[in-house]
Amino acid sequence: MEAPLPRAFYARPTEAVARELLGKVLVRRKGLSRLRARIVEVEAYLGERDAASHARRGPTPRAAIMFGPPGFLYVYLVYGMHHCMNFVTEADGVAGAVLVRAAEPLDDADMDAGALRGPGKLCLGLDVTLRDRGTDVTLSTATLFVADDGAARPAVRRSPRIGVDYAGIWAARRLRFFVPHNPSVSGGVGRYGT
DNA sequence: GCCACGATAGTG
DNA sequence: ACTATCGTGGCG
Repeated sequence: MEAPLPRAFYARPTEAVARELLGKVLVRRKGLSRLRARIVEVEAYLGERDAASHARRGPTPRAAIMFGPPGFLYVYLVYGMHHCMNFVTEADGVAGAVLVRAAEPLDDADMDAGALRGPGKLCLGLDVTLRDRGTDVTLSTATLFVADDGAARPAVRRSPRIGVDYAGIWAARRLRFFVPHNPSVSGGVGRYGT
């Protein structure tokens, strides 16, 4: 079976982690079964200086986990209805996280290419909720983790992040990474789809 | 304590 | 373009 990526993978600059998460396999254990999906779209959220990051106001109760050790799951609720999942990056004490925005379902007949397209639907499809906050995704016992299945490194394209227009200069930074022409990548409101 | 406001997605 | 819906954090 595929082993979870080690903490060292996450303990690096957030942009590098984001880029390299593309093509990796998201593994979700659900009781006896497991759901696998290839990551095709992510966004990097840097530390306190990043005006689009939840870390911008310092280690508040919600964002404190972003300042903690890498390799943990940061889940939050947006618009009162959608969950978003992130992996904490950088060294302990340095804020950073990668938002997973879309994944391509692997060997699951019940899911079409769009089932995990967009951060909200991704969490819905994988049943990730606030209860999953703080999961250590480097443990072999984790119910959610990322693995490398040896697939070739995909092509990577980048664009500004989605839905952070309020962030001034940071809204323009190209911190979204995605696999071009992949049907599971979110349209990004049409502008930066492929 | 309050209250305005989203790292969204589906519909019109 | 509109809005459902609730946890978070700024403010007093």
